[in-house]
Amino acid sequence: MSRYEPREIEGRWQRVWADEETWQVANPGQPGYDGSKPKSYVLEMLPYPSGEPHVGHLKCYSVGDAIAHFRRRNGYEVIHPMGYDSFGLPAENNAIKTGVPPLVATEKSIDSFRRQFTEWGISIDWSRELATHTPEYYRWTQWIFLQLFNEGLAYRTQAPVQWCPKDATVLANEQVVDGRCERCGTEVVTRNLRQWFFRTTAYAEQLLADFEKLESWPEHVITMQKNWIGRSEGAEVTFRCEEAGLDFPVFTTRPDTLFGATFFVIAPEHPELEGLVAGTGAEQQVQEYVNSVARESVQARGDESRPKTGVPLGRTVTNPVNGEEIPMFVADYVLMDYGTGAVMAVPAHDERDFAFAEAFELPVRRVIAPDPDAAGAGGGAEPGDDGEQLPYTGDGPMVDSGRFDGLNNREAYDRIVEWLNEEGRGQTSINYRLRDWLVSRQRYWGAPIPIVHCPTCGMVPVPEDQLPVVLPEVEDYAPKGKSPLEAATDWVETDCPSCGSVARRETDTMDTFVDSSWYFLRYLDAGNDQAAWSREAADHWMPVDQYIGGVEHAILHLLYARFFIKALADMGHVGVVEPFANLFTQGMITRDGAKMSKSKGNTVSPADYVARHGADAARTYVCFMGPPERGGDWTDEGVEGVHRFLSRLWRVSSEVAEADVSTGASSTGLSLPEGLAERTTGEARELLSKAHWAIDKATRDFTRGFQFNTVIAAVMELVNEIYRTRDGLIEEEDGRECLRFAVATAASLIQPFAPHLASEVFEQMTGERVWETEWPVADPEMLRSDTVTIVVQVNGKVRDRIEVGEGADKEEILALAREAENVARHLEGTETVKEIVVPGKLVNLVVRPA
RNA sequence: GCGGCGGUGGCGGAACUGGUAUACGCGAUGGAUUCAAAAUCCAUUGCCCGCAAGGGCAUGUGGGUUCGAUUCCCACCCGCCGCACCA
Repeated sequence: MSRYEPREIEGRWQRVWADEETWQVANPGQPGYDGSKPKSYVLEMLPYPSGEPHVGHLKCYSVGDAIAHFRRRNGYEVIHPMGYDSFGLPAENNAIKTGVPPLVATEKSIDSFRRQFTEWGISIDWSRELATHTPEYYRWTQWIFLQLFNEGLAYRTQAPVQWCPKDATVLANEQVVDGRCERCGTEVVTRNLRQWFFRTTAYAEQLLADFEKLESWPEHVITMQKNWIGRSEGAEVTFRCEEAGLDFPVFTTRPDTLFGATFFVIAPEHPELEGLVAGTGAEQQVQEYVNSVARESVQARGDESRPKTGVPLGRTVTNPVNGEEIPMFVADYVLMDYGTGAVMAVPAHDERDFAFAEAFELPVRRVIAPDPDAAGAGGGAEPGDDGEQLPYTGDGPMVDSGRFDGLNNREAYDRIVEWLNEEGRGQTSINYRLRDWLVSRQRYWGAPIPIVHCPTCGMVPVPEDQLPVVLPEVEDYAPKGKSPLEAATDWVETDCPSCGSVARRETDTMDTFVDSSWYFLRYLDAGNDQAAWSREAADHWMPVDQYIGGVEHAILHLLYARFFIKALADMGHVGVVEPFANLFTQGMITRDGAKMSKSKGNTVSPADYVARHGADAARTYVCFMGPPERGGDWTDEGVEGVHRFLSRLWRVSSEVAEADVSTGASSTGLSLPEGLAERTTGEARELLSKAHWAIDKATRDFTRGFQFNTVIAAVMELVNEIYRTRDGLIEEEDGRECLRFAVATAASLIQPFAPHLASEVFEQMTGERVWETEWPVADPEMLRSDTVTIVVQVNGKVRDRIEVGEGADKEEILALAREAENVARHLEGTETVKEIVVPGKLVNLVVRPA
């Protein structure tokens, strides 16, 4: 008998699937469209093609493919496409280092990714393949930009932005992690520049509200997004500076503490700052402070543990609730890009204001007394040590607050807001941490922003029929603080689409997250050269029924894609408001407990393992390591173990096939000859039972949160049972039929993970194509067994086991239990207090000494 | 500091609604096969006592509820991830 040769088997089936375009599906109205089945859109996150795929990709696509296969075999018309997120900085940085143009390196990587995905046997509809760097794709990225521009959702403005000195480009807030550039780790600085933004804040409320509409997303991803959007309810209150004649609105979540405001702070970037200090004598000191803050890294400024700094402005504002004049300061703990860039400071009830007041020796006025109901616990204060309890952020009765004294602060909150409203000095207000999405980049390898700057007409969108604005070729990709596209003079100089006079193209390119915010729509109508997609195609396939990817995209990508779909829905281009109905986030694979990285030299190349043990083993292994949503540590022994299991299945299949040939028996599909199931006994019956048990277990665990590790374990158990019974069964015909059924069942159940081997074995056993068969259904008759084992406990400790007939009643079970040898011993000299019988499971006799 | 997730054999992990803790895999040990090895097959494998029958102890720690707790409740310890001057 020959050996299990995965490479041979895998190549053969991959050719069949490619030649027959097995995984291709048609849109409504196209030839081959099957309207009788419900649709299912299974999608893994778009890979960024760089070098070769790594194990993270292997896991993601193995998990996604298993789901796709399972859905197909459960009667769904599954769309399962693939593409590449092929614009982006790494290819460009590589070009600067090596001189290889981004286009060349990118297309080489794409070829490698495509080849490996094929070698892994992922069931992809290749007719829908896309790459975001191609003009055929980014034409429509630009088209969407223009739709947003026309709606006022894309705009250009001067703003303080986060600048990465190394990459020489601006970054979105989301791309700054701990004050450092997410990509290169360089400390980020702030600069004031004209940049393009998408108005994500316009959808803040809907982005929050529509979590309701999702079917199943991991709770922690929703929490992370909620925190990111950061909705807070409060009030906007206006403080007036009479001397300067300026009004300063502030946002506060604690209007109940208004009477406790003892000073007022504005951000160093506040636009009114200069005018405010003019003529106070503090100008120079303020200017120096503002400059020193500007030099600080974003990282340092965000450190809440460092001492509070600031400068008094020599001005006061009037507290609208009590007419008090309170001093103004500039301090960097107030941020310009949250709220209004100014705060009323209530040191008695806010930790930051308290710290500042201590540093500057400012008065602290308590306006909420400790909660009398919470005496002793936390906020409660002993009489006399009031002062030590500050700052106090809990609830309690109002004090020192005029006519609100005595009210509970929660109630005072509403009353004060009401009063502000009547007086026209404030109103309720909702604030978000979420800011607009900065999309322009001063880099080369991205989609050009389709705008022309005309001296007479201003910003003019490129007409849709002139799209795409093709990315020109340049010699030098190195960033110089402005886009490398500036060098393409022939391209930059153009005619104004509106008046025809000489104009300049916008030279910034788009953030690559723009490309990946809509690709799932392009798949639905990938060949369309008249539109980005047809509304019919989108209506048919959307939303994505199952989205799969890493948690690292929990905020950025998912939030942007959600924003896009909402904007597109409002413009009538799609009919859904959420792109991904169900989200599954896979855990990270480590090696020796550490994150894989080239610098550590602990990377695992999937290609090596595919060459050595086959794609089926590699795929099955990543699904077997543990629950897929959790991480796992890659071990060579683990892959070998799975390879061994697949070999065992293959070997026993060959044995059964050969035994059949020698007796001239024929295949009968995944079913048994008439009456065979009923007449089998002994090992044959046990084997059939095990097969049905495996079907039942695999089906349940598959549907219960994709617990692939236990699905695979169930098939392993079935294969072990086949080996246990095979010697006794293979010699006679009924036994062989049972073996054939069990082997074919194992192949059928392992197919979502090891599709090549499964196809080979299933064909050997039944002559049929496993991917064309329905997912098996367990026969409840075969799950039952005539006798059950019942555990007998005495005082909660297992003392023996008994075999009883399936229908045995309580009395019968108890009688047998008491007779069991070891139980009887423990019952000696006792009297029974209580008898607990759980049918089919256990008996517990509660006794005490007589 | 706030929020989330997790702690089970030598290791990765199982245990559905409270009912046989340790499925499955790895590793280890022994045996069969072989001239030999690899591969394969079979058996054993939580810890402790015992020749055995059997007994005791074990799911991070300490309590509680229950006939019975890995599972439910309370308090604590440890690890990982996210957020963090957001007014």
